[in-house]
Amino acid sequence: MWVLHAPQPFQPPAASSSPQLSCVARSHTKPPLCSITLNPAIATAKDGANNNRLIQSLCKQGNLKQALHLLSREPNPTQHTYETLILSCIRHESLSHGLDVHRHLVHGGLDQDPFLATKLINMYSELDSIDNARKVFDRTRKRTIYVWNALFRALTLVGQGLEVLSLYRRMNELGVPSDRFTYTYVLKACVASECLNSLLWKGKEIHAHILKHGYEAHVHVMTTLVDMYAMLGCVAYAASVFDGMPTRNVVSWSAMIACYVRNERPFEALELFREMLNKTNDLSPNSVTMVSVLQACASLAALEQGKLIHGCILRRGLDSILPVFSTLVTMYARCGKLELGQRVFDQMENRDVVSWNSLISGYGIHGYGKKAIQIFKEMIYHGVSPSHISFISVLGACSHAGLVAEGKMLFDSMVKEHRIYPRMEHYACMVDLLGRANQLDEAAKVIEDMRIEPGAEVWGALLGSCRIHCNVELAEKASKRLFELEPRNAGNYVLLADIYAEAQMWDEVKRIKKLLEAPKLQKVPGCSWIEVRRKMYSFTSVDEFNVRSEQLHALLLKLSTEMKERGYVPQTKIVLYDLDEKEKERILLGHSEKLAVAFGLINTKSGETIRISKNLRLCEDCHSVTKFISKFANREILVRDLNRFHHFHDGVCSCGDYW
DNA sequence: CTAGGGTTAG
Repeated sequence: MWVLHAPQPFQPPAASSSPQLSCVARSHTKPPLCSITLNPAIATAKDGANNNRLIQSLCKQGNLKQALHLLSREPNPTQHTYETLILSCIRHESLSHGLDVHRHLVHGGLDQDPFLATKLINMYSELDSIDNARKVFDRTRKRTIYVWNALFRALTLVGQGLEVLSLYRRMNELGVPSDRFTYTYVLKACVASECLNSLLWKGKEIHAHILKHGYEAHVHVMTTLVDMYAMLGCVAYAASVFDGMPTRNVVSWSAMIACYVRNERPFEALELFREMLNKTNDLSPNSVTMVSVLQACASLAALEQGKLIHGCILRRGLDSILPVFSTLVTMYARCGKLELGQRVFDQMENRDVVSWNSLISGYGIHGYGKKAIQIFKEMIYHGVSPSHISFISVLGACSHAGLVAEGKMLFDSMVKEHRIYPRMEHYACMVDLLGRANQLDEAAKVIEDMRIEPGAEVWGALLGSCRIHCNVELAEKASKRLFELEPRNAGNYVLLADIYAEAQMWDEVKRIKKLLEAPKLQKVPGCSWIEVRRKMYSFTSVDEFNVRSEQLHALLLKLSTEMKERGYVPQTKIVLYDLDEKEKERILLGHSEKLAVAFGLINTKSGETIRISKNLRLCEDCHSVTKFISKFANREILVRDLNRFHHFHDGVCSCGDYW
């Protein structure tokens, strides 16, 4: 066995502004500490036991300052006294007093007590002072599992997963056995790390340790394992761990449901929820479960399902919980029922910034930019400070509505008025806003002037705008960077090919299509959903119609002929295959969205609104066809694409052909 | 003395 680097003697700093321990002030305001003049009777008390009791009771009363004063006169503070003091510092969020207590501990020689070292690490972790937590750990000679775990927890919380894993390795080499808590922390560390990928192998290794040490039936550990795989995108692994659990509780079920939602498999999320209700009698879903289930409904635009869940939430009395409320607002907005979202919002007794953000983004995706800005201002008026997500929401709303000047002003106000520094997403919003409005040079300038290294999001936004306005030159520049940053994202290649096709540069189209054949590319197939009588039906685009889609094809063909007589021109230029016009038209008719619309026309009553959601941006041909259909079939058609809602009515779309 | 799932955006 080898020894860790020798603990250095701890030197208590002399002045209160400590050079040894880094004292970083917390951003939020601390509760005021009482400063009552010390009662001389207490100050001179000689009885140690009495003093200890007094210090503890002063802490309980929240009089930390006086407690510390008394501590300096007490030669023999007990472990319990120190514990009380440390907890009190956490409660008051007072790092400077925490440092004082620490200094006293060192002075009295009690800092080597592993129990108190654990408490100190927790304290520094709570007070956002990870460096001090680490120093305590380094100087503690007798490291119980509690001491290790406390540091693991602290490091995981600040995202230093790699450090946790390297310490975990050392711990194993030293022969210190892990316990159930250790496993939960190190599993979390595989997710909470500076490096985003490649920790899966480490997680699997820990998984093996867990099985080897007989924790395969431990609910907490196994649930954490499910969650780790979920966070790393390994749905199959998560499911197999979940399936193998001998006992499960609400948390395990919720973790697995959340796993499906997070990894864009909402159907499976809803299915598992149903299974949970049917298979388990003794446990019932709670607010956390409901949030995930609502998210699944939202992502599918499954309005009827969502309403059922809403009823379920009301019956179970989970409706006063803020996150549930916010998710309900989002669910209704994303299912195309903005007015119901607004109604839920109006009923909320208290609202936090997340509730406001839900509503703002709701108006945004429906194209009501001005309204979104108005709600943003209302939020501030109500004393709620915007978060960085508020800005993503409101800037996105400006973008959908083409409110360039307003968006610029809001962007400027971020730093000036709210001290929120733009992140990648904000820059992407601005590039999108300007680019969509055909101010491509300005959009490119935003990228040039960025204070951080431009990532895929901003280049992607620029390329998307080049697609709309057919700017080959800028598109080539953007895609060059984009291909370096995300070489496996097929969507980017398709965008560029679209642009070349629009510009009739067929050789270039061919060249890009060659690149698209690379097997490693991640292609997202176009997919649309429609809910009919509480059942979801999904459609993927087809190049050839088969027996099942025959009826839909016939209807679409008939509609197409009628529409052509009234001025519809198929946008065959977006078909990237080298085929004749007739063939291209056939391919256009096979787009998943048209299939879903046709299915909706056949399977819903004549006055009923057709609601469709799809996973990609709506193509121009589908957009134009849906406009026609809304007029000639006299139907309201609501389509949610990747970015926003299109509300088709009487031949017009709410996006104003700006999307 | 410590532990597991969820809220808003794109």
